[in-house]
Amino acid sequence: MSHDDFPTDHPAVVTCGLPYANGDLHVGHLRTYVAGDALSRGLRRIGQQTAFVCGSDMHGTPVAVNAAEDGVEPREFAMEYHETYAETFPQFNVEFDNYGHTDDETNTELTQEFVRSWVDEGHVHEKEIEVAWDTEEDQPLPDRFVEGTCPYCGEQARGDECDEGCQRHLEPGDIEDPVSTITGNPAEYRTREHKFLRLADFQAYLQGFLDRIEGTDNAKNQPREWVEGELQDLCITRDMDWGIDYPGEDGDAEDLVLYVWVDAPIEYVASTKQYSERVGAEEYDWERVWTFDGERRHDTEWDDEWTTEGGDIVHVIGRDIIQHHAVFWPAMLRGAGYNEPRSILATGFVGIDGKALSTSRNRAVWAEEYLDAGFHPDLFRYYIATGAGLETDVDFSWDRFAERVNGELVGNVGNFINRALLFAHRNYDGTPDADVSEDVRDRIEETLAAFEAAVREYDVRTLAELSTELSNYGNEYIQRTEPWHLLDEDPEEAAQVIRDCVQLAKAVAVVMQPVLPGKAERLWGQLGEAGSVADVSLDTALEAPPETFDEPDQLFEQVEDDHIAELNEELQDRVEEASDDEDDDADEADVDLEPLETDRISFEDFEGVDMRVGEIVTAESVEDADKLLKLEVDIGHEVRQVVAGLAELHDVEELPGTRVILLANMEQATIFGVESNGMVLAAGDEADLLTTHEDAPLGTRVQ
RNA sequence: AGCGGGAUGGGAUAGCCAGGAGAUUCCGGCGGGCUCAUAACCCGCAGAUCGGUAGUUCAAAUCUACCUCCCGCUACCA
Repeated sequence: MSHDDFPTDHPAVVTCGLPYANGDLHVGHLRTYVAGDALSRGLRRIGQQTAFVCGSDMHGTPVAVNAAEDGVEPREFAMEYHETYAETFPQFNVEFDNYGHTDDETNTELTQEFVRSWVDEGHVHEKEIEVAWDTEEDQPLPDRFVEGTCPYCGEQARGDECDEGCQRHLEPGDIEDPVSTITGNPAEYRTREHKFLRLADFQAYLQGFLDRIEGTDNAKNQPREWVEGELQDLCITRDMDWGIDYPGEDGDAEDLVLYVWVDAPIEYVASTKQYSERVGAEEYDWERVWTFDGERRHDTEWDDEWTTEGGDIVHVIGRDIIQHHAVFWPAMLRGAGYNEPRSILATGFVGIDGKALSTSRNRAVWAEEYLDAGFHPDLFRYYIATGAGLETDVDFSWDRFAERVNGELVGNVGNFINRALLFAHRNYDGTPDADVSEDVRDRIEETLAAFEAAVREYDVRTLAELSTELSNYGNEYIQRTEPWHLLDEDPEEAAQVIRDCVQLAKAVAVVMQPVLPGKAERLWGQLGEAGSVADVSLDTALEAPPETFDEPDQLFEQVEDDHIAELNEELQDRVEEASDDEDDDADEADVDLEPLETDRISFEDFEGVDMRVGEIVTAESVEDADKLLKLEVDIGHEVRQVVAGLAELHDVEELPGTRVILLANMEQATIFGVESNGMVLAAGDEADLLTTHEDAPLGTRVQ
């Protein structure tokens, strides 16, 4: 079963992953929000009724922990970031129809409705689990309040995930040797009753869901593995105050709040609902999107079948939260009788100099920083949208930013608009009286078709490039026809050419609008058009522009080299600092190092170890063994035959002549049928061979 | 180790899902043109065995298998 092409006869909603309220926004976040914003504008442009919603993610232990450190209430702490986000997004022309937060009333009510629904349908059960407890503070330690050892891989783990080792999601009670992050004391486990959502109930459903989901490959492929394996119960409650209360009755679980990943995605629904309530259900009805025309469906046959009675839900997220959106979230929706997502678009990460952003090391380009530099938001939008495909990881670079802005927006688009409109204004006071030529009309229609196709394929990159391509065509057209000559030679032809160019300019305004909304609006004004370009349909690109308009001013301004050099230098300094930090860390604690042996040995014991300087004379591989080499090592007195596990790491041809250290009185052994009389010393898994740096004669004892 | 993503002229990228002349756009190099325009614009040239090996096919950048190398997941986090 496949989805209808956009525009569909149901409303759509585009959501962006909720920003978590404990840090500033950077270019990595913005990539996701720009993509979501451009897509929602594109959908609207092709006639799809669309809401674009988001909100701040307020709950969870990191906020509680950070608030406690700052000595403020979690709500106050989170609200501050929430307000910053709400102000920052519009500055990048990211305009949500509704921007709420997870701690508001709508979300609280809706979340509790979801949970009650799961309980009613029998998807929730209670289990006693061991919960880490801080004895000094006499309080439970949920998620990030506890650190310890991962039970699966033995690496350091914190809270609900094994972040240093195997990346597994950890359930409460899994962590071994727990330590409280509040007091630093060892924590003890106590038995508590918690609520669990039985994800296994949805296994068949989720497999079907993954077959029909649209979106980026990473979002479609990565969850498959999780859903094909056994789905563990998801613990949906936590022992803490900050969060939405578990909707228990008669004292049931009354001191529990819901896990942050329960109420966070429900904010997508809540935010849509708020929008719907604000504009009225006539204008936009949230229930036609998230439910089945107002109905919650719990029928079980639904597992294999599927229905298009709901609206089209499009999630734009970062690729770190694919699991939550492609596995937990659809199960949550299904359990509550709600509609499912149509598509999940997971954006790649933004890095700097080939490395991931590091907010704590300040190796990042911040939203604030970009705005302070004084660039128009649309320039960033264009750069980040065209730099690479949606799911590819990219590097942010001021140089490339300048290249694209100057080369494509200024030189190509801006210059075409300017020369076309200036020529038109000077010679005709506006749009010349002539019909658009067939070629130009065809070219515009082609672009409009490509626009529709790009939106349907969620291809923001192509969407962004359409305006450049059309301007490029315009520049060639002007050059080819040379209207400045035609003015005298063939005035009628000149009017025709300029008429075409003005039409092209108008078409550029219409197609550039999703990615460059601010600039499109301004161009719209330059064309003498009334109203907003955001409100017109695609076909408007083919309608005649106003007869008169004023002299245009420059749509895009050149980014100055000096300015870029400055920004580069600033960024480079920070990158270097961040790298230094990392090197320090590596020196201090290389996680791969084996612990030092604490048992000391006596000097006599050491004297019993006879190590000699030797030189490899011959090396050949041992039959049937992948890793083993048979070596002959000259240690002065004699030539020893030794078997060593070097085959995978060293080239057999290059070993002869290499000076090594041989443990000469190693007990004799026969390995793969070959006698071994010693041991070649090497460091680590890479078998870094020990050698001498001066010319100690062969057979010299190492002491 | 595991998982995901990637490797395409000098640099950055598109094309791959739905195989059909080796290829898109931007920057850079070389040569020319134009002068309406933001030292912009237009035309032409040079430059790549599409990471490697094998396979499927009439046909492979594209599909399959294996391999090599890079990046992320290691603190917050899109």
